[in-house]
Amino acid sequence: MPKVTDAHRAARRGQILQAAWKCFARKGFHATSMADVIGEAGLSAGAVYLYFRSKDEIIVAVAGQVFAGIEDRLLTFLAGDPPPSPADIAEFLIRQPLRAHADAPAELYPLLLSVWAEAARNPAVNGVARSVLEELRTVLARALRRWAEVGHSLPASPEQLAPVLMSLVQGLVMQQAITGQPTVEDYRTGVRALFETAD
Amino acid sequence: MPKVTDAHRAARRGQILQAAWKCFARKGFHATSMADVIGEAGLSAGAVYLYFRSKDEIIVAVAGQVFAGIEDRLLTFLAGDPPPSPADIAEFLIRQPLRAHADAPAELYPLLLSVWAEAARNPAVNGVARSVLEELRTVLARALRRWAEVGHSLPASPEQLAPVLMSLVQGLVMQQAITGQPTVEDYRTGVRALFETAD
DNA sequence: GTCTATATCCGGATAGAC
DNA sequence: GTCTATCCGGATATAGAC
Repeated sequence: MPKVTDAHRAARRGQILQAAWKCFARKGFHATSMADVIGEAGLSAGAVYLYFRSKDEIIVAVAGQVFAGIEDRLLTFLAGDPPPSPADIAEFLIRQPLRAHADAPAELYPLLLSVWAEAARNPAVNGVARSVLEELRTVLARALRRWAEVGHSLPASPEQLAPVLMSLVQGLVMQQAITGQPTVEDYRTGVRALFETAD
Repeated sequence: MPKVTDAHRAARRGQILQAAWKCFARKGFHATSMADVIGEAGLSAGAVYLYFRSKDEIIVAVAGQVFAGIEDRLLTFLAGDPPPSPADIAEFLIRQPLRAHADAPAELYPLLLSVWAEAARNPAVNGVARSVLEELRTVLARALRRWAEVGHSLPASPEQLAPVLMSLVQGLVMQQAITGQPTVEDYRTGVRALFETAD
Protein backbone atom coordinates (compact mmCIF):
# COMPACT_ATOMS: atom_id res chain seq x y z
CA MET A 1 0.00 0.00 0.00
CA PRO A 2 1.82 3.09 -1.21
CA LYS A 3 1.35 6.38 0.66
CA VAL A 4 -0.54 7.96 -2.18
CA THR A 5 -3.31 5.48 -1.82
CA ASP A 6 -3.85 6.21 1.84
CA ALA A 7 -4.01 9.94 1.29
CA HIS A 8 -6.30 9.37 -1.63
CA ARG A 9 -8.57 7.17 0.39
CA ALA A 10 -8.79 9.73 3.18
CA ALA A 11 -9.55 12.50 0.73
CA ARG A 12 -12.29 10.51 -0.95
CA ARG A 13 -13.83 9.57 2.36
CA GLY A 14 -13.82 13.19 3.40
CA GLN A 15 -15.37 14.22 0.12
CA ILE A 16 -18.18 11.72 0.57
CA LEU A 17 -18.78 12.63 4.18
CA GLN A 18 -18.94 16.29 3.39
CA ALA A 19 -21.50 15.64 0.66
CA ALA A 20 -23.50 13.42 2.97
CA TRP A 21 -23.40 16.08 5.66
CA LYS A 22 -24.92 18.60 3.29
CA CYS A 23 -27.66 16.24 2.16
CA PHE A 24 -28.50 15.11 5.67
CA ALA A 25 -28.62 18.70 6.89
CA ARG A 26 -31.02 19.61 4.09
CA LYS A 27 -33.36 16.64 4.14
CA GLY A 28 -32.60 14.48 7.14
CA PHE A 29 -31.27 10.95 7.14
CA HIS A 30 -34.27 9.08 5.85
CA ALA A 31 -35.41 11.44 3.14
CA THR A 32 -31.88 11.47 1.73
CA SER A 33 -31.24 8.81 -0.87
CA MET A 34 -27.90 7.37 -1.80
CA ALA A 35 -28.44 8.96 -5.18
CA ASP A 36 -28.54 12.35 -3.45
CA VAL A 37 -25.25 11.73 -1.69
CA ILE A 38 -23.65 10.30 -4.80
CA GLY A 39 -24.75 13.27 -6.87
CA GLU A 40 -23.62 15.80 -4.29
CA ALA A 41 -20.24 14.12 -4.02
CA GLY A 42 -19.85 14.15 -7.78
CA LEU A 43 -18.92 10.49 -7.80
CA SER A 44 -20.52 7.30 -8.96
CA ALA A 45 -22.41 4.69 -7.00
CA GLY A 46 -19.63 2.20 -7.34
CA ALA A 47 -17.06 4.63 -6.01
CA VAL A 48 -19.09 5.53 -2.96
CA TYR A 49 -19.75 1.91 -2.07
CA LEU A 50 -16.05 1.31 -2.27
CA TYR A 51 -15.52 3.57 0.72
CA PHE A 52 -18.65 2.86 2.71
CA ARG A 53 -20.34 -0.47 2.89
CA SER A 54 -23.82 0.96 3.40
CA LYS A 55 -25.86 4.07 3.93
CA ASP A 56 -25.97 3.24 7.60
CA GLU A 57 -22.21 3.37 7.78
CA ILE A 58 -22.29 6.87 6.33
CA ILE A 59 -24.91 7.95 8.83
CA VAL A 60 -22.80 6.72 11.71
CA ALA A 61 -19.74 8.48 10.35
CA VAL A 62 -21.56 11.78 9.95
CA ALA A 63 -23.04 11.49 13.43
CA GLY A 64 -19.52 11.02 14.70
CA GLN A 65 -18.36 14.15 12.92
CA VAL A 66 -21.19 16.15 14.43
CA PHE A 67 -19.86 15.44 17.89
CA ALA A 68 -16.22 15.59 16.97
CA GLY A 69 -14.19 18.09 18.84
CA ILE A 70 -16.83 19.16 21.34
CA GLU A 71 -15.12 17.36 24.16
CA ASP A 72 -11.67 18.70 23.40
CA ARG A 73 -12.75 22.31 23.20
CA LEU A 74 -14.83 21.95 26.33
CA LEU A 75 -11.98 20.37 28.25
CA THR A 76 -9.52 23.12 27.50
CA PHE A 77 -12.12 25.72 28.40
CA LEU A 78 -13.00 24.02 31.66
CA ALA A 79 -9.36 23.63 32.60
CA GLY A 80 -8.94 27.41 32.65
CA ASP A 81 -7.62 29.20 35.67
CA PRO A 82 -9.48 30.50 37.60
CA PRO A 83 -12.13 27.83 37.03
CA PRO A 84 -15.08 29.11 35.01
CA SER A 85 -18.30 29.76 36.88
CA PRO A 86 -21.47 27.78 36.17
CA ALA A 87 -22.77 30.80 34.26
CA ASP A 88 -19.60 30.89 32.17
CA ILE A 89 -19.88 27.18 31.46
CA ALA A 90 -23.49 27.55 30.43
CA GLU A 91 -22.69 30.37 28.07
CA PHE A 92 -19.82 28.44 26.55
CA LEU A 93 -22.03 25.42 25.97
CA ILE A 94 -24.75 27.47 24.33
CA ARG A 95 -22.32 28.95 21.86
CA GLN A 96 -20.66 25.65 21.07
CA PRO A 97 -22.72 24.24 18.21
CA LEU A 98 -22.34 27.37 16.11
CA ARG A 99 -18.68 27.80 16.89
CA ALA A 100 -17.94 24.21 16.10
CA HIS A 101 -19.53 24.31 12.67
CA ALA A 102 -19.39 27.90 11.57
CA ASP A 103 -20.56 27.00 8.10
CA ALA A 104 -24.19 26.25 7.30
CA PRO A 105 -25.59 27.56 10.55
CA ALA A 106 -29.18 27.52 9.31
CA GLU A 107 -29.24 23.82 8.77
CA LEU A 108 -27.08 22.86 11.71
CA TYR A 109 -29.82 22.72 14.33
CA PRO A 110 -32.14 20.48 12.32
CA LEU A 111 -29.21 18.18 11.66
CA LEU A 112 -28.55 17.95 15.37
CA LEU A 113 -32.17 17.03 15.97
CA SER A 114 -31.89 14.34 13.34
CA VAL A 115 -28.82 12.91 14.97
CA TRP A 116 -30.46 12.81 18.37
CA ALA A 117 -33.59 11.18 17.08
CA GLU A 118 -31.52 8.65 15.22
CA ALA A 119 -29.49 8.00 18.36
CA ALA A 120 -32.66 6.94 20.13
CA ARG A 121 -33.25 4.13 17.62
CA ASN A 122 -30.09 3.21 15.73
CA PRO A 123 -27.78 1.22 18.00
CA ALA A 124 -24.60 2.30 16.24
CA VAL A 125 -25.49 5.98 16.39
CA ASN A 126 -26.63 5.50 19.95
CA GLY A 127 -23.17 4.23 20.76
CA VAL A 128 -21.38 7.37 19.68
CA ALA A 129 -24.03 9.73 21.08
CA ARG A 130 -24.27 7.98 24.39
CA SER A 131 -20.56 7.94 25.00
CA VAL A 132 -20.32 11.62 24.17
CA LEU A 133 -23.22 12.57 26.43
CA GLU A 134 -21.90 10.49 29.29
CA GLU A 135 -18.42 11.88 28.93
CA LEU A 136 -19.85 15.39 28.82
CA ARG A 137 -21.76 14.77 32.00
CA THR A 138 -18.74 13.65 33.97
CA VAL A 139 -16.56 16.41 32.57
CA LEU A 140 -19.10 19.05 33.52
CA ALA A 141 -19.60 17.59 36.96
CA ARG A 142 -15.85 17.68 37.52
CA ALA A 143 -15.70 21.33 36.48
CA LEU A 144 -18.55 22.26 38.79
CA ARG A 145 -16.84 20.47 41.64
CA ARG A 146 -13.69 22.44 40.95
CA TRP A 147 -15.68 25.64 41.14
CA ALA A 148 -17.12 24.60 44.48
CA GLU A 149 -13.73 23.62 45.84
CA VAL A 150 -12.45 27.09 45.10
CA GLY A 151 -14.80 28.48 47.70
CA HIS A 152 -18.08 28.99 45.87
CA SER A 153 -21.39 27.40 46.67
CA LEU A 154 -23.54 25.31 44.35
CA PRO A 155 -27.31 25.04 44.59
CA ALA A 156 -27.11 21.26 44.14
CA SER A 157 -24.54 18.51 43.68
CA PRO A 158 -22.33 18.66 40.58
CA GLU A 159 -23.80 15.37 39.39
CA GLN A 160 -27.29 16.81 39.57
CA LEU A 161 -26.41 20.09 37.91
CA ALA A 162 -24.45 18.69 35.00
CA PRO A 163 -27.51 17.26 33.20
CA VAL A 164 -29.27 20.58 33.67
CA LEU A 165 -26.41 22.39 31.97
CA MET A 166 -26.63 19.98 29.08
CA SER A 167 -30.34 20.54 28.75
CA LEU A 168 -29.74 24.21 28.12
CA VAL A 169 -28.05 23.52 24.81
CA GLN A 170 -30.42 20.80 23.77
CA GLY A 171 -33.48 22.90 24.45
CA LEU A 172 -32.14 25.87 22.57
CA VAL A 173 -31.30 23.74 19.56
CA MET A 174 -34.76 22.22 19.51
CA GLN A 175 -36.64 25.47 19.93
CA GLN A 176 -34.51 27.17 17.32
CA ALA A 177 -34.94 24.32 14.86
CA ILE A 178 -38.72 24.33 15.21
CA THR A 179 -39.75 27.89 15.90
CA GLY A 180 -36.69 29.96 15.10
CA GLN A 181 -36.85 31.35 18.63
CA PRO A 182 -35.27 32.47 20.88
CA THR A 183 -32.10 34.07 19.56
CA VAL A 184 -28.88 32.82 21.04
CA GLU A 185 -28.30 36.23 22.59
CA ASP A 186 -31.66 36.45 24.37
CA TYR A 187 -31.31 32.92 25.56
CA ARG A 188 -27.81 33.47 26.80
CA THR A 189 -28.96 36.45 28.83
CA GLY A 190 -31.68 34.48 30.59
CA VAL A 191 -29.45 31.54 31.33
CA ARG A 192 -26.63 33.67 32.63
CA ALA A 193 -28.92 35.60 34.93
CA LEU A 194 -30.36 32.41 36.32
CA PHE A 195 -26.98 30.94 37.14
CA GLU A 196 -25.44 34.10 38.42
CA THR A 197 -28.05 34.59 41.10
CA ALA A 198 -27.41 31.01 42.10
CA ASP A 199 -23.65 30.92 42.48
CA MET B 1 -75.38 10.60 7.64
CA PRO B 2 -76.85 8.67 10.53
CA LYS B 3 -75.31 9.07 14.00
CA VAL B 4 -73.97 5.55 14.01
CA THR B 5 -71.74 6.32 11.13
CA ASP B 6 -70.12 9.29 12.82
CA ALA B 7 -69.45 7.37 16.00
CA HIS B 8 -68.13 4.53 13.93
CA ARG B 9 -65.84 6.77 11.97
CA ALA B 10 -64.46 8.32 15.15
CA ALA B 11 -63.86 4.91 16.68
CA ARG B 12 -62.07 3.63 13.61
CA ARG B 13 -59.91 6.70 13.41
CA GLY B 14 -59.01 6.29 17.05
CA GLN B 15 -58.21 2.65 16.51
CA ILE B 16 -55.88 3.47 13.65
CA LEU B 17 -54.20 6.32 15.49
CA GLN B 18 -53.60 4.18 18.53
CA ALA B 19 -52.02 1.50 16.38
CA ALA B 20 -49.91 4.07 14.57
CA TRP B 21 -48.81 5.53 17.89
CA LYS B 22 -47.54 2.14 19.01
CA CYS B 23 -45.66 1.50 15.80
CA PHE B 24 -44.13 4.97 15.69
CA ALA B 25 -43.07 4.70 19.31
CA ARG B 26 -41.37 1.39 18.60
CA LYS B 27 -39.68 2.11 15.32
CA GLY B 28 -39.99 5.80 14.54
CA PHE B 29 -41.86 7.37 11.66
CA HIS B 30 -39.68 6.36 8.78
CA ALA B 31 -38.92 2.80 9.72
CA THR B 32 -42.61 2.14 10.21
CA SER B 33 -44.38 0.90 7.10
CA MET B 34 -48.04 1.21 6.38
CA ALA B 35 -48.14 -2.56 6.59
CA ASP B 36 -47.01 -2.28 10.22
CA VAL B 37 -49.77 0.16 11.08
CA ILE B 38 -52.36 -1.85 9.18
CA GLY B 39 -51.37 -5.05 10.93
CA GLU B 40 -51.28 -3.46 14.37
CA ALA B 41 -54.73 -1.96 13.80
CA GLY B 42 -56.07 -5.32 12.72
CA LEU B 43 -57.59 -3.78 9.62
CA SER B 44 -56.94 -3.93 5.93
CA ALA B 45 -55.10 -1.51 3.72
CA GLY B 46 -58.28 -0.42 2.04
CA ALA B 47 -59.95 0.35 5.34
CA VAL B 48 -57.07 2.42 6.63
CA TYR B 49 -56.84 4.48 3.47
CA LEU B 50 -60.51 5.19 3.82
CA TYR B 51 -59.81 7.19 6.96
CA PHE B 52 -56.44 8.68 6.15
CA ARG B 53 -55.36 9.76 2.73
CA SER B 54 -51.68 9.05 3.30
CA LYS B 55 -49.06 8.01 5.78
CA ASP B 56 -48.12 11.63 6.17
CA GLU B 57 -51.63 12.45 7.32
CA ILE B 58 -51.32 9.79 10.01
CA ILE B 59 -47.99 11.18 11.14
CA VAL B 60 -49.45 14.64 11.51
CA ALA B 61 -52.41 13.31 13.45
CA VAL B 62 -50.19 11.38 15.85
CA ALA B 63 -47.93 14.37 16.34
CA GLY B 64 -51.03 16.34 17.25
CA GLN B 65 -52.04 13.74 19.82
CA VAL B 66 -48.61 13.84 21.39
CA PHE B 67 -49.08 17.50 22.22
CA ALA B 68 -52.76 17.25 22.99
CA GLY B 69 -53.74 18.35 26.42
CA ILE B 70 -50.39 19.75 27.52
CA GLU B 71 -51.59 23.30 27.27
CA ASP B 72 -54.83 22.72 29.13
CA ARG B 73 -53.20 20.98 32.05
CA LEU B 74 -50.48 23.59 32.22
CA LEU B 75 -52.95 26.44 32.16
CA THR B 76 -55.00 25.14 35.05
CA PHE B 77 -51.82 24.50 37.02
CA LEU B 78 -50.44 27.96 36.34
CA ALA B 79 -53.73 29.60 37.25
CA GLY B 80 -53.47 28.26 40.80
CA ASP B 81 -53.60 30.58 43.76
CA PRO B 82 -51.11 31.49 45.09
CA PRO B 83 -49.20 31.53 41.78
CA PRO B 84 -46.69 28.66 41.51
CA SER B 85 -43.04 29.57 41.87
CA PRO B 86 -40.57 29.10 39.02
CA ALA B 87 -39.32 26.00 40.80
CA ASP B 88 -42.85 24.62 41.00
CA ILE B 89 -43.42 25.33 37.34
CA ALA B 90 -40.19 23.64 36.39
CA GLU B 91 -41.08 20.56 38.38
CA PHE B 92 -44.54 20.42 36.87
CA LEU B 93 -43.11 20.65 33.37
CA ILE B 94 -40.61 17.90 33.99
CA ARG B 95 -43.29 15.55 35.16
CA GLN B 96 -45.67 16.37 32.35
CA PRO B 97 -44.72 13.93 29.60
CA LEU B 98 -45.07 10.92 31.84
CA ARG B 99 -48.28 12.11 33.46
CA ALA B 100 -49.82 12.88 30.13
CA HIS B 101 -49.18 9.45 28.68
CA ALA B 102 -48.98 7.13 31.62
CA ASP B 103 -48.92 4.09 29.38
CA ALA B 104 -45.84 3.02 27.46
CA PRO B 105 -43.39 5.22 29.37
CA ALA B 106 -40.34 3.46 27.98
CA GLU B 107 -41.08 4.36 24.42
CA LEU B 108 -42.50 7.79 25.07
CA TYR B 109 -39.26 9.72 25.08
CA PRO B 110 -37.99 8.32 21.78
CA LEU B 111 -41.35 9.12 20.23
CA LEU B 112 -41.05 12.70 21.41
CA LEU B 113 -37.62 12.93 19.83
CA SER B 114 -39.05 11.62 16.59
CA VAL B 115 -41.80 14.19 16.63
CA TRP B 116 -39.37 17.03 17.23
CA ALA B 117 -37.03 15.91 14.50
CA GLU B 118 -39.94 15.56 12.14
CA ALA B 119 -41.15 19.01 13.10
CA ALA B 120 -37.88 20.45 11.90
CA ARG B 121 -38.48 19.11 8.37
CA ASN B 122 -42.13 18.33 7.73
CA PRO B 123 -44.09 21.56 7.28
CA ALA B 124 -47.38 20.12 8.52
CA VAL B 125 -45.82 18.71 11.67
CA ASN B 126 -43.91 21.91 12.11
CA GLY B 127 -47.20 23.76 12.12
CA VAL B 128 -48.61 21.91 15.09
CA ALA B 129 -45.32 21.79 16.99
CA ARG B 130 -44.53 25.42 16.43
CA SER B 131 -47.90 26.66 17.57
CA VAL B 132 -47.69 24.55 20.71
CA LEU B 133 -44.18 25.72 21.54
CA GLU B 134 -45.05 29.36 20.95
CA GLU B 135 -48.18 29.12 23.00
CA LEU B 136 -46.22 27.44 25.77
CA ARG B 137 -43.70 30.22 25.75
CA THR B 138 -46.25 32.97 26.18
CA VAL B 139 -48.20 31.04 28.79
CA LEU B 140 -45.06 30.44 30.82
CA ALA B 141 -43.95 34.04 30.51
CA ARG B 142 -47.34 35.17 31.77
CA ALA B 143 -47.12 32.86 34.76
CA LEU B 144 -43.65 34.10 35.63
CA ARG B 145 -44.85 37.67 35.38
CA ARG B 146 -47.65 36.84 37.77
CA TRP B 147 -45.15 35.45 40.22
CA ALA B 148 -43.10 38.63 39.99
CA GLU B 149 -46.15 40.84 40.45
CA VAL B 150 -46.93 39.08 43.68
CA GLY B 151 -43.79 40.48 45.19
CA HIS B 152 -41.07 38.03 44.19
CA SER B 153 -38.00 38.78 42.15
CA LEU B 154 -36.93 37.08 38.94
CA PRO B 155 -33.33 36.72 37.78
CA ALA B 156 -34.32 37.80 34.26
CA SER B 157 -37.34 38.88 32.27
CA PRO B 158 -40.23 36.42 31.96
CA GLU B 159 -39.74 36.33 28.20
CA GLN B 160 -36.12 35.32 28.65
CA LEU B 161 -36.80 32.74 31.32
CA ALA B 162 -39.68 30.96 29.60
CA PRO B 163 -37.48 29.33 26.91
CA VAL B 164 -35.10 28.19 29.63
CA LEU B 165 -37.94 26.46 31.45
CA MET B 166 -38.92 24.72 28.25
CA SER B 167 -35.38 23.55 27.69
CA LEU B 168 -35.46 21.70 30.96
CA VAL B 169 -38.06 19.25 29.68
CA GLN B 170 -36.55 18.92 26.27
CA GLY B 171 -33.10 18.20 27.60
CA LEU B 172 -34.34 15.60 30.03
CA VAL B 173 -36.31 13.83 27.32
CA MET B 174 -33.32 13.73 25.05
CA GLN B 175 -30.83 12.54 27.63
CA GLN B 176 -33.22 9.90 28.87
CA ALA B 177 -33.97 8.69 25.38
CA ILE B 178 -30.30 8.32 24.50
CA THR B 179 -28.49 7.41 27.70
CA GLY B 180 -31.25 6.45 30.13
CA GLN B 181 -29.90 9.08 32.49
CA PRO B 182 -30.64 10.99 34.65
CA THR B 183 -33.70 9.75 36.49
CA VAL B 184 -36.59 12.15 36.70
CA GLU B 185 -36.13 12.37 40.45
CA ASP B 186 -32.46 13.29 40.36
CA TYR B 187 -33.08 15.78 37.63
CA ARG B 188 -36.00 17.31 39.45
CA THR B 189 -33.84 17.81 42.53
CA GLY B 190 -31.16 19.66 40.63
CA VAL B 191 -33.60 21.87 38.77
CA ARG B 192 -35.57 22.73 41.86
CA ALA B 193 -32.46 23.68 43.77
CA LEU B 194 -31.29 25.89 40.95
CA PHE B 195 -34.54 27.80 40.77
CA GLU B 196 -35.11 28.04 44.48
CA THR B 197 -31.84 29.81 45.11
CA ALA B 198 -32.82 32.21 42.36
CA ASP B 199 -36.32 33.22 43.36
C1' DG C 1 -67.73 -0.30 4.30
C1' DT C 2 -64.25 -3.63 4.14
C1' DC C 3 -61.04 -6.87 2.20
C1' DT C 4 -57.67 -8.97 -1.29
C1' DA C 5 -54.71 -8.48 -4.67
C1' DT C 6 -51.79 -5.78 -7.19
C1' DA C 7 -49.93 -1.79 -9.99
C1' DT C 8 -46.38 1.23 -9.66
C1' DC C 9 -42.53 3.29 -8.11
C1' DC C 10 -38.24 4.05 -5.74
C1' DG C 11 -34.19 3.10 -3.04
C1' DG C 12 -30.19 0.41 -1.77
C1' DA C 13 -26.77 -2.33 -3.31
C1' DT C 14 -24.06 -5.07 -6.96
C1' DA C 15 -21.88 -6.85 -11.32
C1' DG C 16 -19.00 -6.28 -14.78
C1' DA C 17 -16.99 -3.22 -18.48
C1' DC C 18 -13.25 -0.02 -19.03
C1' DG D 1 -10.03 2.52 -9.22
C1' DT D 2 -14.05 4.22 -11.33
C1' DC D 3 -18.35 4.29 -13.98
C1' DT D 4 -22.80 2.46 -16.12
C1' DA D 5 -26.45 -0.31 -16.06
C1' DT D 6 -29.28 -3.10 -13.58
C1' DC D 7 -31.43 -6.11 -10.09
C1' DC D 8 -34.16 -6.99 -6.28
C1' DG D 9 -36.89 -5.94 -2.42
C1' DG D 10 -40.11 -3.32 -0.30
C1' DA D 11 -43.25 0.54 0.31
C1' DT D 12 -47.28 3.40 -0.85
C1' DA D 13 -51.46 3.71 -2.70
C1' DT D 14 -55.39 1.93 -5.61
C1' DA D 15 -58.84 -1.03 -8.09
C1' DG D 16 -62.33 -3.90 -7.88
C1' DA D 17 -64.75 -7.95 -5.66
C1' DC D 18 -67.91 -8.90 -1.89
